[in-house]
Amino acid sequence: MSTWHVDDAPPPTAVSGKPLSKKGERTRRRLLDAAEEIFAELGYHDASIVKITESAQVAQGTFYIYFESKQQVFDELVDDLNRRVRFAMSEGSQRGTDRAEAERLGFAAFFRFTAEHPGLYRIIRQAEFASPGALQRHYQTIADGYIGGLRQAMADGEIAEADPEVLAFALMGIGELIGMRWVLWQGGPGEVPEHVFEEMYAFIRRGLGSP
Amino acid sequence: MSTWHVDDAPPPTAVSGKPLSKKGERTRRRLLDAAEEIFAELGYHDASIVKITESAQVAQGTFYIYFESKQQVFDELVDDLNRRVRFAMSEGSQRGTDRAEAERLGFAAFFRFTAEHPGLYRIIRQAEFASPGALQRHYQTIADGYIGGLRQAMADGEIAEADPEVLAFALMGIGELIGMRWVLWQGGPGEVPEHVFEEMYAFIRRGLGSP
Amino acid sequence: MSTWHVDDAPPPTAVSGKPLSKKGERTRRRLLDAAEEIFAELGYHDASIVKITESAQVAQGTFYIYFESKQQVFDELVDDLNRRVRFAMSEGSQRGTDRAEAERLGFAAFFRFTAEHPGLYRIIRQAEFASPGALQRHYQTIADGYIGGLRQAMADGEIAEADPEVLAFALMGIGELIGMRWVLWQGGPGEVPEHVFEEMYAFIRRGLGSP
Amino acid sequence: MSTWHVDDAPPPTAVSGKPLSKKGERTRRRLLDAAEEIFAELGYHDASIVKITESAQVAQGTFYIYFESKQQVFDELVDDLNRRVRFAMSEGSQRGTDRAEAERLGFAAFFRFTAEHPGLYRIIRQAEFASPGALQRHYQTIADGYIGGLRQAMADGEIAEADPEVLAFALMGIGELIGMRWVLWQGGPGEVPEHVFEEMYAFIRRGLGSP
DNA sequence: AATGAATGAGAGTTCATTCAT
DNA sequence: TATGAATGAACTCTCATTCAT
Repeated sequence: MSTWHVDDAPPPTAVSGKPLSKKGERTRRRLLDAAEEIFAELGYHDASIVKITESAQVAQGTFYIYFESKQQVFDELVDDLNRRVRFAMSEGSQRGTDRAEAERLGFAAFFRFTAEHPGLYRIIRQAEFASPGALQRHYQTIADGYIGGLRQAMADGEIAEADPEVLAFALMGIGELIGMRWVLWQGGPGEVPEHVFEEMYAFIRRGLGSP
Repeated sequence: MSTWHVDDAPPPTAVSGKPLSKKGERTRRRLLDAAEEIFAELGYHDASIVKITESAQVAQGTFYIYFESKQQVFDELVDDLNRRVRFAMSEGSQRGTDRAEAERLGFAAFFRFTAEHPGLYRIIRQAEFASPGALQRHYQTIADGYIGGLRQAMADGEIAEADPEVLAFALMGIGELIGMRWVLWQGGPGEVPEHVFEEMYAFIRRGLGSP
Repeated sequence: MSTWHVDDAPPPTAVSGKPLSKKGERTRRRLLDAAEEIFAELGYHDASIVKITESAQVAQGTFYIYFESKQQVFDELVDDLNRRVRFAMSEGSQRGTDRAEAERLGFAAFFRFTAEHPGLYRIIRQAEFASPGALQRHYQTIADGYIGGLRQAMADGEIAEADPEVLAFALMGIGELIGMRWVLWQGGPGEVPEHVFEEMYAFIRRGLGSP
Repeated sequence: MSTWHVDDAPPPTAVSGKPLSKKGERTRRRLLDAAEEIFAELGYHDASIVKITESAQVAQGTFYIYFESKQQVFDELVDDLNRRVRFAMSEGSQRGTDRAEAERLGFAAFFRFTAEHPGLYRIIRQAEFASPGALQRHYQTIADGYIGGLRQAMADGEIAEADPEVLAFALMGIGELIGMRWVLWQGGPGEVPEHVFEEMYAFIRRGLGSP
């Protein structure tokens, strides 16, 4: 479909602003991973610093060497996840030899990502209350990626003319609920079943007016 | 599209199980309305019993005469809301003279409902963590409504053959994200703009393979 | 010396703003007394809510029904104490039959008060950091009481002409350090020894230029 | 008035007891200066080791090479300050050609010192809780300086007979509150206004019974 | 001599829930 | 039926101090 531009994450530092030693980097990483897991499992509010630090096997105070607050780790995780989703889709769609295949692979990458990281998906969905504005930012940046590709495809006559933003949000919505129904509700990691993907994809192709 | 079957809500009782007096019914209603407002505004966790009872102008203890716990009011609200959404869509689609119009009106009703009760929409989206299982139940009951109608339409040759569950979830996803983008993010109640609705609807019609 | 105007304290309420029941009033009183004792003994920072509530024999949470924060109880105590000091001095000086005697009795009242409530004295002295501005307010209101009396006395030719504010602060300083040396450092409640009071008083009388 | 005896400070060592290298001495000095500044600005409790070491531009651990604890630096600072106040007053009063002038200059020196180091003054006033006993020691050593001079003056018939300790504490109290009112409350360094000094000084002279 | 990552106890505060009245 | 005072566990966050490097 399109090549998303995915900028690099800023290098991690301590709260004090100092750069991190190898050891510090490892500890920060452990905390971030633990936070991801706990947030995904319990949700923002039921996740507690105690649980996160216990899971990371460090003392409570250690958390605050690397993160300003619970809120801030959450925001960082959402940003991170946003980058990873877009990167996955970008990577996926670049493998296609023509636009149709690229589009298909981009979608498949999105589902594979959701399937591999169901927790991240759960994190995003709670962002609305946990971090005002984060959710909107997340969807909008992904939409922007789609919009570029859709505009191209229209210009090239590959799909019918339409408001690309409406299409982009429609596509994301489809992906979101199909992912929720056939990945998350299955419990544990898994894949969207082949036939579900094909049916959904056919629906989208027809909807977009592809020949 | 289809006529959703919407069963009645069970009659309200006190926690003790006793039926309610007129006065008790009124108090319970006030609490439920207050809870809806506070949950929608602040989210499950930041909504507190104090805030709810203050808004309802009763004492804290009164809350526990009518509801078992914070959790339970929330669940009741989600159920309630689910019934109201389905009722609105059912009502809407019954007004149509043919299936195509019914379908269109059902969709419009959904958006009108979202636009008129943006807070409810926010309640649903947080249900995932606040009340495990509630979200799944919510989507599934709505999907079931769609599925019946879609099956009919396929049998009648009005739309292309496809797995109706996949289609149902795709349709809900589209509605959800379009509603979020063009109603919720606009702040305050409002309507999905005419042209957005038309573009989206055209996409869906094509996708479904309607002639 | 002069009659201080001492306004009444506002009636105590819960944090919510609601008036207190008899029981609530009692609990609030117990907490306030406990806070006074703990602050006096340990200082603002080493006093903790746990210690205060333990001393008052209530649960930690109960504290926050009656007080907004640790800071706020402290401020209330300082205000309270300020009122009580001024009231004691006002009462004392009103007993005198002529100005000289009134002045003497006012001073004596101040020392008696300090002697009876050594803890309060310790509370005031730490207010500088615990509650910015509180200390200044405290001294200034007491100074204002002195200033009125001194002005009268100058007009009546009973003491030499001088800047009454300078005199007021000088008098307070004398009272403060004499009180500290001969009451607080003695440990436990007690009285400024007779001869110390007389020597100090003679010094002040000469300083003021009383005949 | 009198010549205070001001003994030298003990030479600084590391916590381990070892004497310091030139570099070590410099680091220790930097920490001590930073501590003085931070304690003065924030008070004992809000001053943290992190802030002190940041201000001194050394690592946190470095602090504990030179000082046993937060408490101990504070004590050292109070001692230090005590020595400096007494030295300033001693220096000042030695410049006078007769006792009256010496006394006057000693006082003036005290105010100048306060005016130039308002922060130190703030440090002393919080010593009561931060370091039990330190405050008493501070006042007593200054009082001792006064007492010697006052005794002399009485013997020489220059001032009226009285308990010199009472007079000493009265004088310190006057200095303290005048300094607080006209230096500290003005914010930033400054001087006691000329006329305030004169009025206060006249009060003291009369009080002491100087001819 | 100096570093700075790590600790862990303890701080103030919130809030769902209970219960005597 | 309604009250609201009381509870206490759990929360996020701070900071003096230690110690391996």
